[in-house]
Amino acid sequence: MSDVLERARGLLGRVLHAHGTSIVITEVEAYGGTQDPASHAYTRTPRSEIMYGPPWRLYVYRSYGIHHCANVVTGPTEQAAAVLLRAGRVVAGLDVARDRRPGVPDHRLASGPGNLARAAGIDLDDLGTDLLGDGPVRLGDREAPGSVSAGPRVGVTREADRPWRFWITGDLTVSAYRRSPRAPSS
DNA sequence: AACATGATTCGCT
DNA sequence: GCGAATCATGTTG
Repeated sequence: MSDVLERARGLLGRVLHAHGTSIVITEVEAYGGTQDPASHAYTRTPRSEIMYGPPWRLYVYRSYGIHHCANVVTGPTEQAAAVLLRAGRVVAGLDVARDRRPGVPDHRLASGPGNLARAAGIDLDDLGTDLLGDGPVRLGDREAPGSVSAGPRVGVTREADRPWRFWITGDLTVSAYRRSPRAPSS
């Protein structure tokens, strides 16, 4: 189970190539699947089915009816662990990303999970994509980040205190922490 | 078939 | 800092 934490940290600094953009991942959150009450995969449903399969595939879900969020399934198979991509820095395809998010300053283009998916052009059509293949969404090289910080996950009500959110210390693109109003007071 | 609930964002105070 | 928007998904009757 702690495997997903290593995978989460290992995704920081890695490049995501998606639909004409390249984004360096700067902030992630780990979800422990069947072992984690906060995970969508805690209960197996049609929506979460993809996470029970092989790792390195893309799990995309709709949030609040409007936004899309992108996750990397980390496995092992049947454990359904995944890592939510929360923020990144657009390093290529800036013009494309700007078109997708008009009026937003560059360092905010992919700040926040819904915004990252938007800037990357990721939606439900990309569900299940093999991120190690050479499709329209794939993972590329990694440049090890200098310093990594950890803290509680944003917006979750259950297990709200697990420090399973990781980000590159001091990076401008990292989104703000906000505890769920429904989470029990820490 | 109806109800409750978000792994969020944006705008206003 | 706070609250509304908005609808697919999961849960309950």
